[in-house]
Amino acid sequence: MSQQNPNRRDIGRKPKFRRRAEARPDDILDAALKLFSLQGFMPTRMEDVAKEAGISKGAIYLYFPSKKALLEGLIRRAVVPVADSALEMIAAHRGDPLPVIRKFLTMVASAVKGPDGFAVPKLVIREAAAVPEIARMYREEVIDKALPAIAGLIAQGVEGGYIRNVDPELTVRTVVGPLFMHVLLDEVFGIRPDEGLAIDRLVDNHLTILMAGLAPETGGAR
Amino acid sequence: MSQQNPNRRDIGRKPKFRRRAEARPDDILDAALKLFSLQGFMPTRMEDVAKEAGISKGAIYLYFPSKKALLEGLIRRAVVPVADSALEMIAAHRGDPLPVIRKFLTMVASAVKGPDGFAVPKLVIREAAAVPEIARMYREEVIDKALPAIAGLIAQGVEGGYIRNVDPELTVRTVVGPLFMHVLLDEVFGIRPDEGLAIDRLVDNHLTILMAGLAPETGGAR
Amino acid sequence: MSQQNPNRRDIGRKPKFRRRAEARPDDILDAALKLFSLQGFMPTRMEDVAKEAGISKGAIYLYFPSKKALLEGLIRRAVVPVADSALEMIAAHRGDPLPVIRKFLTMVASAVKGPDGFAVPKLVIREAAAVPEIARMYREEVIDKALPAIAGLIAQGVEGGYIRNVDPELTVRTVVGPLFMHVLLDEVFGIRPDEGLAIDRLVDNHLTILMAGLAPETGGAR
Amino acid sequence: MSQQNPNRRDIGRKPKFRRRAEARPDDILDAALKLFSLQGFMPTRMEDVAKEAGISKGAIYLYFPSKKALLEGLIRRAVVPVADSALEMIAAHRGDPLPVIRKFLTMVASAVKGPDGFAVPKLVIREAAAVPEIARMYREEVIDKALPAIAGLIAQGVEGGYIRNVDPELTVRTVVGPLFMHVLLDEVFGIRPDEGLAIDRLVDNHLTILMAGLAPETGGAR
DNA sequence: TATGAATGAGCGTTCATTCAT
DNA sequence: AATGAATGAACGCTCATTCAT
Repeated sequence: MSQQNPNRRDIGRKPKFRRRAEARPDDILDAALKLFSLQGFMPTRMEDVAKEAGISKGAIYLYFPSKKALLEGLIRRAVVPVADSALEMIAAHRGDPLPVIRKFLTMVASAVKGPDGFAVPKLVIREAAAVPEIARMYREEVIDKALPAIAGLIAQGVEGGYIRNVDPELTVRTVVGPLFMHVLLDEVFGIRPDEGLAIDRLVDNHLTILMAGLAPETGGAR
Repeated sequence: MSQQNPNRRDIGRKPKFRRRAEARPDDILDAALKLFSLQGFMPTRMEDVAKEAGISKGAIYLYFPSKKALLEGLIRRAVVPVADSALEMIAAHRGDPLPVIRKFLTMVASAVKGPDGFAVPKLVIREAAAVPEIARMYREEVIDKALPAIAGLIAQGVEGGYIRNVDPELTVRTVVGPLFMHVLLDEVFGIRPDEGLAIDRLVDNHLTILMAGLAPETGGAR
Repeated sequence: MSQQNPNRRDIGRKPKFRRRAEARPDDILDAALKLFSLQGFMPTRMEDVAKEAGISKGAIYLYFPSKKALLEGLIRRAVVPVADSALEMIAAHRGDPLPVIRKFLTMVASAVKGPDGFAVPKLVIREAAAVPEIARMYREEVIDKALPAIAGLIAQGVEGGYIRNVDPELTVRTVVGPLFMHVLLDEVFGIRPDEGLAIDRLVDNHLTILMAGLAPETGGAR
Repeated sequence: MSQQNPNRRDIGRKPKFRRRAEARPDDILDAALKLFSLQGFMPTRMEDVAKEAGISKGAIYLYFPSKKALLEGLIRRAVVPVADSALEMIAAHRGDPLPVIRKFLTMVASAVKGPDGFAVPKLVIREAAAVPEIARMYREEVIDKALPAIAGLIAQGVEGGYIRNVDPELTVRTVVGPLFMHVLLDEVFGIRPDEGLAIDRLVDNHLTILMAGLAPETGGAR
């Protein structure tokens, strides 16, 4: 999570010095990400990707056996570090989970804000429904790890009296859903608040409600 | 070589298989919905739709001028009743909006529970990138009506002191996002709670948190 | 029914039949000219052209963006040399125009005599109604250059006293029409003089009448 | 030929008084002529013809077995009376043929001027190249009768010393070609003199040249 | 007779993938 | 390793023709 490569570009590349600068697969993925994000998966032609990557159509097939493999590679590349870093934090936690939830949502929000920092998840939101393999892969690599982690956190909080008596598995949807919907409205329908995407404000607003909503019923927490 | 291919159309006619005019546009839309939901818009061939509807390829074009029009017809059919009924309720309201929000979410939940209740929205999300008109249409017909209505409701509630001081436009995401995410997790990623889809329980759980979260500040939350 | 038709593209690839890049655009145009002349534009399938050219359907689109572009390419190829060479001769002229007219008709006649000499013009007439761009293109590139040139020549001759007082614009039809009709009768209706096409004799006979008909009035004709 | 119906509409119809006014085939041909003339044969759909004729698509097939038969019917209807009347005049002639030629061209010109009077020949000019049957039929019914008749006239004139020593069969092209080209330029390419179609002036101008050109070489004719 | 809903072969074009160089 | 010309299956849409009514 710390030294594990600040830019994700060089993951899984063996340093064999052949002719060129040696980052072909990643250049291709960069090009694919840009175009898939811009125009969607299906309308993007392999030739477009090749041109964007500055290589020939055929060269792509030296690294990726099919167009779908490109999308899968994209997700694999982006998904591994993200999931791990976030989940470590959650798994290590003890005590009142509300601050962690706050931290988690803030962390995700700041990831979303960065340029292309959230491009792949946004792509998944758009394309998962159309490309089942994507859905499966994203589910296995991200969702099946993240959701139970947060649910466990909430369950802990309920048991410890930090959180009102709610169903942890369902509450996860209340925790994450608003942020998810915010991004989806923007990505799919181009709908964003009047002042801009404003992810920070969205998270703030959501946290205000969430914290109050999750707080134990009686008086103050604990 | 001289008289080659004079009229490819006149050869080998097999006796046609005729049927009466009961394949109404609705039957075609049913077939289209089934296949689009199952395999997606682009991979579904017009001939598939025709076969599913029990008619010939050309017959579809008697009722719909293009494949895209089929998708649009699907949305229009699903969209009109939903939007109207829900929005009337909201528009007519005065006073504490929390009960209305509860009612709205319950209403949406029960609509989603029905067979194919979420098929069209999912289709819209799936295909929005590939067929932008679809996204625009759904946005104009549904989202641009529903979101402002709920936001207005919340704004009223804030002014009337029924609701904590929140940003109405952003709060809409907190209200609707969880339900939406619940359904999408199920439909796209195949993820549902251990006990089944349980939309009612999801709504209950969400409402518990939401009502507490939106209630005016009595003491100090957090 | 569940996994129906996931990817129709990946099944049953037979080893392709490859060929080197000698199928230049000209080969394609040759094939197209042959088939268009034989069967007409509309009844000729792109696949027919491809087969005739010894390449695949898709390869044609490497060189021509559409079927119409094929027809346009055909015309452009045939038209450029003809127009230029003939018109230069006319434009440079001063003095008695009758020898030039004689030369012009002889030149056109010899061009028409060659193999496929009239194929493109006939094609243009044939398809003008169905593909209006063709008519416009031929008009702009050939007719609108040639007719005014000859008309100007005649006008000059009238002014210089070399030619009887006739309307130049209409006289062009008398000059060119007979040759044109001769070829069209042959090509379209299969009608030719008993002794064969005999273009040279046609031109001779026509010139005899034309020269006498255009000569300035000495006594009283009629 | 006399009492046999002055307007060509009812040819070949048996007077069985069924439901309607009884001129269906001719109404259909009228509609077809209008549309074929306007947009060409191929782009005109059978349904267009039906609508124009005020009947249903299927009804056309009660009278004409195919689209091509429509075109053939059109030509057959128009061709028979025209050819006969013009050729009678020519066949009956003795003596100087130049006045007859003048009369013939004038007659054709006036036919061309009339509204739709020349629609079918114009259609043939456009479509003969694309629909071989049309070419054949028109050749047999019109051209093979007209050309030899005029050629015979010219041959007579040459023998009688009224006309310069020319090849009659080739001279026919000089006689008719200009008028033909005038119409073709207009029909196919939309090219007409600045003052309008001006057929009369075209014929006048052409006749001026033709008469002088055909006159015996020595002094004035006769 | 007449209708017009229905048919279905047909075709232009696209593009993921292959492979000779 | 790299190219890009070539392939060919696929699919949306048209329209002449048919036939149940």
